[in-house]
Amino acid sequence: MFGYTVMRTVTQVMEFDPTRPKWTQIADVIRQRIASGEYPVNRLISETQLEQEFGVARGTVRKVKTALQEEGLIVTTRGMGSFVAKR
Amino acid sequence: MFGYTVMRTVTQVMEFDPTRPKWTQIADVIRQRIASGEYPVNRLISETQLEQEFGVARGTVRKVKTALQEEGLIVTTRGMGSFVAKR
DNA sequence: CTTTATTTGTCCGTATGTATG
DNA sequence: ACATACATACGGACAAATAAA
Repeated sequence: MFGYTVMRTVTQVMEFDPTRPKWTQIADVIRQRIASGEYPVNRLISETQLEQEFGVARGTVRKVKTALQEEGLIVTTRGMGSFVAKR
Repeated sequence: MFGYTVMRTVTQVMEFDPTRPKWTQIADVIRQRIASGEYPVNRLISETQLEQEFGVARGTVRKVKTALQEEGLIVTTRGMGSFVAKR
């Protein structure tokens, strides 16, 4: 008896490989999420969200986004955000 | 004679401690105002108002608000504003 | 119903300073 | 010297939600 429930808050933090730039590793993760369907078409990918999730600065996030834009994986509209592109 | 009245407009500007980020100092002020009751529950705290009062850019104000939101001190709704939360 | 104003959300570009590899 | 990365800060633009006229 005296059963109880422990609410454990696990903050999932990305493990970075110190031998490669963070922005390339984050880009890899996003690519994988798009490929797997975890991020469906038109899903919003916002800068602040990425900053918080990966615990990096804006400049780093923007590097990720620039790369994904050039690959055509995301489409960005000012005032709206960045979204997973249709393939 | 020839008495007259001078209307002197004194613009009260916050004095910032250059050794600490502006946004933390502004957040301190807001927290204090909420605690003291100067900002009662449901009082609107708008971004433009804070910009003008403290003479800072919007991004700085938004950082303050993000912090206060995470602390549960204010509740924000797009199109309406940020309000002092019920405790 | 339409228009306007207010307010927040998001993105863009830039800049300074610090620190590390 | 250079690239990466963080933190702070400014100012601007456009989009979307809400409320008021």
